[in-house]
Amino acid sequence: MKPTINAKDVAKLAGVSQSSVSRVYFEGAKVSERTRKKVLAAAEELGYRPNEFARSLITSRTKIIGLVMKGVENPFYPQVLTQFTSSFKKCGYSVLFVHTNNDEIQKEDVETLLNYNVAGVVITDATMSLTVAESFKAHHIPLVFFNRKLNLSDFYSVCCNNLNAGRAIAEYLITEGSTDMAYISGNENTSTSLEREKGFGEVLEQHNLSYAKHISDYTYEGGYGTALSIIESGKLPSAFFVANDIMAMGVLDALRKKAVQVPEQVKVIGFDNIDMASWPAYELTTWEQPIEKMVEETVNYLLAEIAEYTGTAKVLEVEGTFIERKTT
Amino acid sequence: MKPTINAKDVAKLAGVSQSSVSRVYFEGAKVSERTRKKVLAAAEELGYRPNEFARSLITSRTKIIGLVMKGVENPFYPQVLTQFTSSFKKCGYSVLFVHTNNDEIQKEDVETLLNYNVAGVVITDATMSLTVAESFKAHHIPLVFFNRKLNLSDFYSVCCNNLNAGRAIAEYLITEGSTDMAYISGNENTSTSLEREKGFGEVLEQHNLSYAKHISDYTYEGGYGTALSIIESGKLPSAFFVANDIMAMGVLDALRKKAVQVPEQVKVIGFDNIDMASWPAYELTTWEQPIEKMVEETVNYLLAEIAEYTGTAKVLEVEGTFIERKTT
DNA sequence: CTGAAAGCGCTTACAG
DNA sequence: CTGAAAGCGCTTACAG
Repeated sequence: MKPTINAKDVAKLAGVSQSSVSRVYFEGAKVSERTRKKVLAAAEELGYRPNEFARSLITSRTKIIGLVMKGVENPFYPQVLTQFTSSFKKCGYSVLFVHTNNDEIQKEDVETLLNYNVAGVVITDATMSLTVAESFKAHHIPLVFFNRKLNLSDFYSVCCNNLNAGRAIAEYLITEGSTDMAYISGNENTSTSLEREKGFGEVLEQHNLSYAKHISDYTYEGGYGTALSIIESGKLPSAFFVANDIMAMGVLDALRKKAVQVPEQVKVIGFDNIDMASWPAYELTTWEQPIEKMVEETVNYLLAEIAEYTGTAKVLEVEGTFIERKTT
Repeated sequence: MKPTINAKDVAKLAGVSQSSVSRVYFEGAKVSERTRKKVLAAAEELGYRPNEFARSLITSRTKIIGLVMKGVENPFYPQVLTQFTSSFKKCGYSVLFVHTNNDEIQKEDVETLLNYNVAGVVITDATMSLTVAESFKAHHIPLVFFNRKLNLSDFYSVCCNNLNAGRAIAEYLITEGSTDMAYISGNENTSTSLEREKGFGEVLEQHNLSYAKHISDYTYEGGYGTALSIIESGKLPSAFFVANDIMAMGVLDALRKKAVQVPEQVKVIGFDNIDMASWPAYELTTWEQPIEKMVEETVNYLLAEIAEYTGTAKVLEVEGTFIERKTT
């Protein structure tokens, strides 16, 4: 195996001290142009790359961000993942990927993140126990909950403004003449589903309208099954607000199966604006989550906290956009 | 900030040497049960966790696997990603996630992997230049190409047996009475698309049948557009073999749009068996890639190579399964 | 601006 | 089995 070559080797070849080599690779350190050139030439010749581990050991800082994801099966998340990865890459950070099936991030995953002394953590769609959260705080590791609000805690959280989205959707449907509507929820304990419903319900109430609520689970199968049983019960509303797109597709497929005309007999509105929403088979009216903006805000906050830890708690809500297609 | 506590602190509290603390956490090292207990108690009390960076620095080994993915937008890949993550987690490895848009993995990404001295690398759906590949070889970092064969090189590669799959699909369609068939390819330069076609074409030739070939790109939009233009040209075959499911869905939607009956007028077969293939809107007949098995083989190989580097080159092909649904 | 030296937190021969 | 000591490859005061 090619022996790993280190700063000392480069120093020798360049005829400078090891400290100087280090300075060339350490941002912010001062080196003369002359020295820099000699070092870079020698490094190039030897194929030198600074060892990240030695670096992290001495600075007790890393260029690694822990990204914890739940529910990667929703087509919304691959987008989120790639955007985070490329945003962080631009700033010189790498992504340690952690996948969890559980609603709450697990102890062993937290240990991994702590062992690698990650510079920051993004948690999408999951929550964590207070104990665990505190342990990040104790280490001054900044943390963002992405697309999830924690009720109990004082953490930074970046979401789409779900409340406003729910309101806007209600107003749109009312304007379009719907009077009996239904909400198909995601998992009941998620802040996203609750807030979308809250905004929706608020506006309906202002207009003295009520709505049926059907609890589902943010999956295609859930949307399909829920819609099917509604159709079979004979209580079809004139419009569905569905908590995410993938469920809305299930709903549309159930309606298609039962030959219910969309939007003539029933309107359907989703949430997320995933790629598939624009497919000719669906042409789903939906609410676009501004992923790019959300990711940007998350990254900015994390970088600022990495530079200087404050532990600021805040819920940052980014406004989304209504996308009208053919299901309304 | 909570000062990081190290092995020395634990040693002091436990009344043993720092070496002994280290031995407790180093697998394979010998410590008496008595010492172990004292150390673990002290560690628990202080909240000690060994520093991975110091560890990696001294052993020049890491517990990090670099996972390079291309084309995460295909619903096939989230599955692959989560399976890899959980498989590696079981063996104590963490995943450094790298996303690339380019067909060939880029220099900066390679640098990242080398800087972190990853224990092994999995590359899905992308290729790499020979230079880059050699640089992994020089460092004795084992590498697996997942779902991709490299023609030029001597690397380990884990794929579905695409050739056999193509053959089986051709045989099935012939048995079902199709005589004029079409192949809708993925990106032309990918081994997966080429081999699926090769197996397919081989069997047709044996039966003195030919097929039309339409070059597409592994995306929904590609499948949709390709099918649309075929329909409009009036040269509809009696069966389509489509190089992956997501394109096949585009094909089905195009057929639906043009009111072409499936499977009565035309049969459609996809590849991958992604979740959506079983959706009621599609019910796509397809070829299941044995992801679980493929991931397992990849992980096993990597672990073996990490334990003892041999640099074995091989193409491991795992057999898939035909899944018959309603599009044939 | 540059170099010699200390030290980050571990593992690992080497004695005992 | 255990401890003292060297050393992994860096960064960073400290002098000069």
